[in-house]
Amino acid sequence: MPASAAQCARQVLEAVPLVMRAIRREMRRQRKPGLSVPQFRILVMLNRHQGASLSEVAEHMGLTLPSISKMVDGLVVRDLLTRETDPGDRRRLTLSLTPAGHSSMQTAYAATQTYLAGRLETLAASEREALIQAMAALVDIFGTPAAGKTACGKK
Amino acid sequence: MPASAAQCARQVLEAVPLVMRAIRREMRRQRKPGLSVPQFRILVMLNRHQGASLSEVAEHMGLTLPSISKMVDGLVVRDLLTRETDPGDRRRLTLSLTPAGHSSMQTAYAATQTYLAGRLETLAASEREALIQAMAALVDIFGTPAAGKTACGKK
DNA sequence: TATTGTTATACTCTATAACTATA
DNA sequence: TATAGTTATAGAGTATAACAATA
Repeated sequence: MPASAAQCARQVLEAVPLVMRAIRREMRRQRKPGLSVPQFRILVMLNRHQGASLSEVAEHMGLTLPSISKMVDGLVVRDLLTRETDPGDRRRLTLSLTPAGHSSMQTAYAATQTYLAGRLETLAASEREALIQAMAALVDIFGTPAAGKTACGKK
Repeated sequence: MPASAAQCARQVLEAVPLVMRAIRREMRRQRKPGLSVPQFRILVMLNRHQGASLSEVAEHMGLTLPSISKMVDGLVVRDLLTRETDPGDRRRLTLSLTPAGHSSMQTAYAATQTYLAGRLETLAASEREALIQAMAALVDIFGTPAAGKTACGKK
């Protein structure tokens, strides 16, 4: 029994904030003010679900409506996405990437990914394998906010 | 050649923000206002380096002096740490955990670690192995802000 | 009445610029 | 002059509470 869930948790708790900080700094560092991580995530989400509503974005990101509303404001002002009323249900919004938004997202993604790849280059093949497997497992577990949200119960 | 650094980077970029969000929410969720992740990290750092100066904390966390100064303000007000002038060099501060600070840190750590362990419990043994190995590698790479900071060059 | 979003307000994190105090 | 910290200011991310509009 080599690794308990508790040990895994301790390791995750040590490593993840370090990596996150590096990602944040790298994204912010890019010219053209650059995107914050949450902004970037909104763009990525909209790229996968064109025309999503504000509620859907909030749900997907695990944030409140006012938070998303304000962030969307900023992205609309920067012409990275459009915010239109859904004709079928006038309460709902339809959010879509603009071409500029799509390109910003791609650029930010590529730059950050390149930066990370550079930092990860020293890893041995076996470590890369382990990393891929571990990240996939983490996405499985933490990628579904609706699942075991602890505080919100099972609805 | 199973996993390129680029693939690793993509996986990290997908997984890490998800996990980070979960950690943040869990820490914030704890009663007694609870600690933010940066506050928690300051307490952990001081636990390992009792009596560190503000500059040392800033260096260790990769943040600026004003940022740390303000966060320390809040922690001092909450009686989680003490801020004293170093008698040997009156410009320097000596930061130390109070008993309350130590206990807050322990509590936050235990609760978050328990939460994560619960989420990670479904992992197979091999996945846990991979996770441990991967996290250790990430700490190696991203745990030394002085190293390859990209923007700041080499010293 | 219930749902979707926005506005108002507040707090934390973070940075840069300008300052004070000590060395 | 150089170093350690603080203050002033600003902007992003986040939340809760109160509101408006639509269904």
